[in-house]
Amino acid sequence: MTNKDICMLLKKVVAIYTLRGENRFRIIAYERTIESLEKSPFEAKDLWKEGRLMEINGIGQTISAHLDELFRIGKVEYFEELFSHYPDSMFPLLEVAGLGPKKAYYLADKLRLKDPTTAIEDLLKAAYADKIAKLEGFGSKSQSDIIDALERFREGQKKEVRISLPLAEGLAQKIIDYLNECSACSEIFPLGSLRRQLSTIGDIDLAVATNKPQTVLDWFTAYPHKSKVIESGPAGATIILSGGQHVDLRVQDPTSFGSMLQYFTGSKHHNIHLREIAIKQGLSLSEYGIKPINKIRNSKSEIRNYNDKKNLYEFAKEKDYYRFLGLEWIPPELREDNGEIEAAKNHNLPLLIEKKDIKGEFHIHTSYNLEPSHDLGLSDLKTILLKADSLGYEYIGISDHNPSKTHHTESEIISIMKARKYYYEQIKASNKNTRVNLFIMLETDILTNGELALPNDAFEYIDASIVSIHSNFNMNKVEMTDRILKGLSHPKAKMLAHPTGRLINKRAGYDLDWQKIFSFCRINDKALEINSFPDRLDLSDMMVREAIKNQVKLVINTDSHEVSQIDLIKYGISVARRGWSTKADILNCMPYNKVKEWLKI
DNA sequence: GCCGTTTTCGGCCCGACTGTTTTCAGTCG
Repeated sequence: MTNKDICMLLKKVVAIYTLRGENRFRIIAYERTIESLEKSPFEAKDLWKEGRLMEINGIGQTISAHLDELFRIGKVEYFEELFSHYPDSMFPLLEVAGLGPKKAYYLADKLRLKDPTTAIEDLLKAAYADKIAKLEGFGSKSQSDIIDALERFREGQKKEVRISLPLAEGLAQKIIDYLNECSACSEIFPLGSLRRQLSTIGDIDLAVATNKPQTVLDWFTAYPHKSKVIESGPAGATIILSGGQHVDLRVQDPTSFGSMLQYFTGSKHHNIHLREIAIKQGLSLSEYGIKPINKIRNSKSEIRNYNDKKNLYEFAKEKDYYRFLGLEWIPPELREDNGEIEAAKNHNLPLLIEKKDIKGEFHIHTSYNLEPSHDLGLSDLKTILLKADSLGYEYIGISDHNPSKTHHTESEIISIMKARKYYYEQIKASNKNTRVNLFIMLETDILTNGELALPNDAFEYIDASIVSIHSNFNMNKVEMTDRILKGLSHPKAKMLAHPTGRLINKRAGYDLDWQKIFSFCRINDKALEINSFPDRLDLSDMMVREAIKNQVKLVINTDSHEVSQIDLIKYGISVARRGWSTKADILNCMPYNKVKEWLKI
């Protein structure tokens, strides 16, 4: 019973409550639990075993009792009773864009959809047979919209198509370039999850400051690479790109653009929390500005941005919007309602790490062929040193994969490692024009039994090692934790690369006993990697925050196999920022001498 | 159903857009 399973179950409860017109705050309570579970780096079942279920944001007495029953006997009687009154076939329909609980139920009921496994196909057949348009509350337009949505769903595009951050940035940039050709756009910003730098992006959100909203919207909806305009009104429009991604654009007057930035950056729960705080101050928040409730201007009326006509304080700058509420400006990466609002109020927001704080990195593969166990890099050391120099780095660590154990004897591996060290030293010595210092390292596999895939005598030829898992991912939590801790115990093993092994949208990654890992790393001076590669971004943002709470050092590496990938470090930095990292938390913000000391060289 | 630096009871965010409606319900962010 994983968090994902629980969320599926709770979503059914939400659908039924919505259908029944249940108290909306009860529904919101379930939605909050779902949101928390989806974001949580920990499995609820693990927390339950430790009696910590109620530590999850949004879980109180009632829901924790339900989950307790679920974990004990595999089902919740109360939920089962609830579900028994509704057709199973309505739930798959909820995944289709435009269908919510009421329509899904109504369609499943009226069209007598019986089998949940074929509900989508059955609904599509009914639509083509013109059966939907005849139903009360539906018409021919909604029928054809449903057909469109179902066809897209069949192509694998659910309500949520999440794409990688770099891909989303690329798509957004193309649209921004296109919008820039329209003279009515005075400012264009990517907002939403893009601005918050989430690891994966659902919709692409853009906002434009303009005095001619309709001109901008007409220009936007005429975007040549769209496949469809979903909606379009005076405040904004939504299109679907040919690849299936949704793009939302909002327009706003420049005098209120700060309010729009705040609103459209989200997250949803950050905004909800902010609005709750505002209500207590007698204020109501929206994308247009801040409105005094009961039309009474408050003592802050000396502020010049008050629009008498609209009874609204308007904000051109986002910073002023937060300040008006008595808060420091909150970096977008923190806006997840995880305590950032309280920190902004108490003036103890973390000073987040920035690109300029990075002084080097340790996980770069070169093209030097040491007949490795895994893939070789494509760029040579000289090229990499020049690149590092251009970035102003003080040092880099080269961490090729260890020589293959299956193709070499121990003594062969030792001579390979010796030759490699000599080769790198020669290259470094012949590159007098770079100031970049070199650490000769290795990415060493942790074998199934926890031993490192390098003979002990070969460690002499490296300064330090990154260790990682590249085989046998299916071990259970206890075994995998032991395996990793054993691997990390070697005195030269200083960093654990891509600690969970996850590949976004491809592989979930293995489970670890994090308390054990954290305390081992803290006590033995080992660092956990934030791998910047967009498919990995591992550790994840939430785990980064946990690691920091546990006083574990982190290191942001790129795992570059080609020189241009060194620039991907920006994505690792984003993860670190989302995990509340300051430069003090990150190993490669330390200057060369300190790093050398830390590596015990 | 949750929650507390105004509360253990009485609150709980704000708005846009669409289709099918004669004033609104459903869905979405």
